[in-house]
Amino acid sequence: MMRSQSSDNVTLKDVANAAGVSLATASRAINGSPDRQVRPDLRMRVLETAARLHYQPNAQAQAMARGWTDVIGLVVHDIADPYFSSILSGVMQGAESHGLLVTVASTGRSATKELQHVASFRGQRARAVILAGSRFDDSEAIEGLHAEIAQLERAGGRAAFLSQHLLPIDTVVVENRASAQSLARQLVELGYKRFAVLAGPDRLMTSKDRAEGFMDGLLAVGAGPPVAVAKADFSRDGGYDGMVEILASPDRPDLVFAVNDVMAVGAMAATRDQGLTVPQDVAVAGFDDIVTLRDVTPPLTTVRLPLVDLGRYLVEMVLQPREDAPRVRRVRGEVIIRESTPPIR
Amino acid sequence: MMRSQSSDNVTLKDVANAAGVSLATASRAINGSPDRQVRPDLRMRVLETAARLHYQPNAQAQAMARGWTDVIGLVVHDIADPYFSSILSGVMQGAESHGLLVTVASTGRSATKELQHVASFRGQRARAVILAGSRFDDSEAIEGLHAEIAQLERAGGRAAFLSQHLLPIDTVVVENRASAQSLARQLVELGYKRFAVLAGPDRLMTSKDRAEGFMDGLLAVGAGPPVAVAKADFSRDGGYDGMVEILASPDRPDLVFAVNDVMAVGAMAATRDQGLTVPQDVAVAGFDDIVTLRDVTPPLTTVRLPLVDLGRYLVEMVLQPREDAPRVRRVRGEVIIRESTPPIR
DNA sequence: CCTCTTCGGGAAAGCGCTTCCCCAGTCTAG
DNA sequence: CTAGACTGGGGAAGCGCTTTCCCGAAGAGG
Repeated sequence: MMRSQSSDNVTLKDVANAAGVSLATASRAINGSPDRQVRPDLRMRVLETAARLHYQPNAQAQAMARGWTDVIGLVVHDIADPYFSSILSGVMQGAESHGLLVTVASTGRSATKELQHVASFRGQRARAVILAGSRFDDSEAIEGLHAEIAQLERAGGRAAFLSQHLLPIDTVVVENRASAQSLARQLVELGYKRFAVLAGPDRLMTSKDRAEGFMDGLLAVGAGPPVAVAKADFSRDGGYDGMVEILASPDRPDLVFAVNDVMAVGAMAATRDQGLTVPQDVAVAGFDDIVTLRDVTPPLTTVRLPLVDLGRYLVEMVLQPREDAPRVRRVRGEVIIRESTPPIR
Repeated sequence: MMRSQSSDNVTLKDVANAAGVSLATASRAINGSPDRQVRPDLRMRVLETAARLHYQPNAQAQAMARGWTDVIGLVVHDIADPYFSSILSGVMQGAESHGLLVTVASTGRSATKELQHVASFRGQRARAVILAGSRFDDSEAIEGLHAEIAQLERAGGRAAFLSQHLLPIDTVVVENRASAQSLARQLVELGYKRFAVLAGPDRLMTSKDRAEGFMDGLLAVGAGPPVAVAKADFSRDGGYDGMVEILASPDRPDLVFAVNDVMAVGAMAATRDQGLTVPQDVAVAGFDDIVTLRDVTPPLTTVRLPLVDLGRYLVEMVLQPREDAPRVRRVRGEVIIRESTPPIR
């Protein structure tokens, strides 16, 4: 009818004709159908012809005929953030081992965009969609997401979440709260007394959980509440700005906990720029244990999350056949004390 | 015929029926066809029905009918490397502004896999494919890639390269050689005399160009050739190992140039672990100016590449209509001297 | 008042596959 | 030797869209 493209692309029909077999046989020879054998000599002839013509099946057409595609959709907040690129890396490893492709979409931390991307992946008939960005503390957004995912599953798709288990969907739960609590406990043991928390925006549950978990941890071991809590952007520059704010306050903490490593690095830079030293003047701790950041000086105390593995778990999970109850896999971070928080005295 | 999936998904036909119009009209109402107007009241009715039913067009079916998709394929060597995730970030920005999706594939620095991924994107009928990984110094691989891309273009697809301009294809050329040369020159001016080069594997042209450019630069200003050249993996750990090797040699350089920042950071770590200090005992310089690495201490002298912008340029380029001659856009890095290479004396 | 356009709705033809269904040819068994 | 059971090839339906083509209705022109 239309075909505006200048495409003289080779199709399965061309292969079949050139090999002197029917379309059906060519298809079966190339993909090995379950119900029917193709005589070896015919199969060979088809395969050779296909290779000779550089035949590449049209994935869209296959998807239409089969009803599903070979792509996994991944939704992240910001792919330039090493947290997400590590997860992507794991997702790609998992996908690769199943012969799948991964399509990435980023939300810029907007719940609306997240929803749009999920809808778009539904349109793409993605085999599965993985939502790796932290949930938002916004019940309306969650409701919308729930509805969208219901549609997706009705259409035969699958979904999995990372971080918070808020909907009846397969989830890899990162125990941000408990992990931050352990960190707080260990830091108190090291002798720290006056804490500040450098948090991200409240609507991001990951930030909230880490900050609150940390404070809970302080209380649990009888340490006082933080002397300061700054809220800033969930980025290096946010960490920088928040730290400037914290250092400007009259009573300076002896340790600042930033809710992620990227912010912690910003905080350390701010400290240096104010003429102070980490950890002599203020100690700093982060969260995530981002690989690229392991060589900052002083080495950062943090909570290690197996980010690449998380990506792989998510793929495995979302590729399993559905079960009655949603699966939940809990991952606890491992506290890693380094030189940015030496024992006091 | 089959439809094994339990899909009771809503299709355009459902929308048309529910709205009491024909399939054709529903299609035109939703996508606004070029040749025919739809009466406003009908359009409204269709649009409302579609929204009410949560209709999401099947992208595969649209792709089949239209002959092209809304996805851009991006091929990188290793997405966990911040070099590539920055580029991906730019590509995603560019794609987003055109309403496109991006699918990522990674090669693990294998030419064979690169070729497979391009073929796979051809099968996906990707609107365009961007090859962001450095070319390999392997004429056979290049030949294969050329053939594959010819097929891709015959099928109506488009392709663009980053880094080296080796094939008659739109390319964003990174002037690795010239930039490394400038770096060498400036370093000599700072007073350095005894250089070592920490290179990646030879078969990666990016590594080769940077290393050779640097050496050319040394010669051009009358400095002697490097006292050592180590070849190592193109990663943080590669940088570490290569540095250990360099430091073990009897005559120690006063400056080590690592062909990328990630290796440079590994090199600095190795230096520290040997009980030496940067820059007092050895100065270190890198290449790329990776954002996440800007806060290492001492701050790294490097060559800044606008990585995110490169991603955007590539998208713009590959979305332009074809021209007779392939477009080439050259990008020169900017030398940034920081404290890892202070002036000597 | 009739013919010539223009407008816009609907039927139907594909797009490139997979798989169902029919069928001829072979085997096996009675 | 013939009926029943298998094999495996090929025709054709159908996946969900877009767009061409046909057509009746409404408006313009004489």
